[in-house]
This record gives sequence, structure tokens and C-alpha cells, in this order.
Amino acid sequence: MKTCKSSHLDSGLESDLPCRSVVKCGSERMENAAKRRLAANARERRRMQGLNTAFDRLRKVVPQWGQDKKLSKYETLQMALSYIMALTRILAEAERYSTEREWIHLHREHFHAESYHQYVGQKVAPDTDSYAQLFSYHPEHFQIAN
DNA sequence: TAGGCCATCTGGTCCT
DNA sequence: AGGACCAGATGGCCTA
Repeated sequence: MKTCKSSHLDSGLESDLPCRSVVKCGSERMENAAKRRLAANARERRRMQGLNTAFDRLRKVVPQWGQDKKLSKYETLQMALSYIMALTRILAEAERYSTEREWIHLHREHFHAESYHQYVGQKVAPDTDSYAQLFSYHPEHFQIAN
């Protein structure tokens, strides 16, 4: 990379250039470089903050297994992956067993009786055990998918 | 105190 | 040229 100093010395035209002295030109360049660096740092900070906001939003829609500690970024991604796959599976099942009666009957066969009653009677969110049956990711013992 | 997680800085690369 | 994205380095904080 050519420096300001060397280009000025190479040209030999000092009086017509905006930087009258080599020292001033060098310091201005360094000042500009520092400014650009600071601006880039700020942009990078904003970018990472945006990324973290997205992770927070993802954490809110992904099951947490009643954990008081929030999921790490890696765990959040793994959980989201499993969650999406589970929901996809449920949708596929629902399509296959087209009527609601058949679909509920299917789940009575697959879930504990108490989960079934919760689902049918109260329409409340299933407990975490039922979730655990639905999809494979569990924070304590997940494996890297490959 | 070691290990995990995270934020930030930084230089490189790619894209517009 | 400047911005976005990425990966490596570094240091701080927290927990077992």
C-alpha cells in the first residue's frame, strides 16, 4: 500500500497538493483512518446488537424447558431447529389424518392420558414432558447434528 | 481457578 | 469507496 508520504515524495510536487507538509498529511491520514475505524466499530456493534435482538426474539418463541437460565446462542439455534422439525412433523400428521377426530385419536395413542385430557378438555399448553416427547432437543444432552 | 459464554475490536473479503 | 459480513483475538463476567 502506498503511503501519503511516499506518493508526495515520488511526485515532487509539494506546493500544489492539499497537504502542505508531509507530517500534516500523515497525521490527517491517520486521523481519517482512525475515524473510519471507529465508524466501522460502531457499525459492527450495531450489527451484533441487531443479531442479539433476533436471538432474543427467537428465544421467546422457542421452548425453554422451564429453565431459569436463558439458552445460549448455540442452544437457541439447536432448539429452534428441533422445534421447527417437530412442528413440521405435526403438520404432516395433521394432513395425513385429515379429520380432527382422527388426529386427536392419534395423539391419545401417542401421549400420556393426562396430556391427552389437557389437550382435549382445556386447550392449555402441554407440559414439558409432552414437549419432550414431541421433539428431540434437550439442553442438557443435545448432540451436534451433522 | 478453569471453562463457557459473551461483547468488542480488528483486518480481510465480498458486494453494491 | 464504503458498507456488510465474517472470523480470529482478547478481555470480562459468571459458575461449578
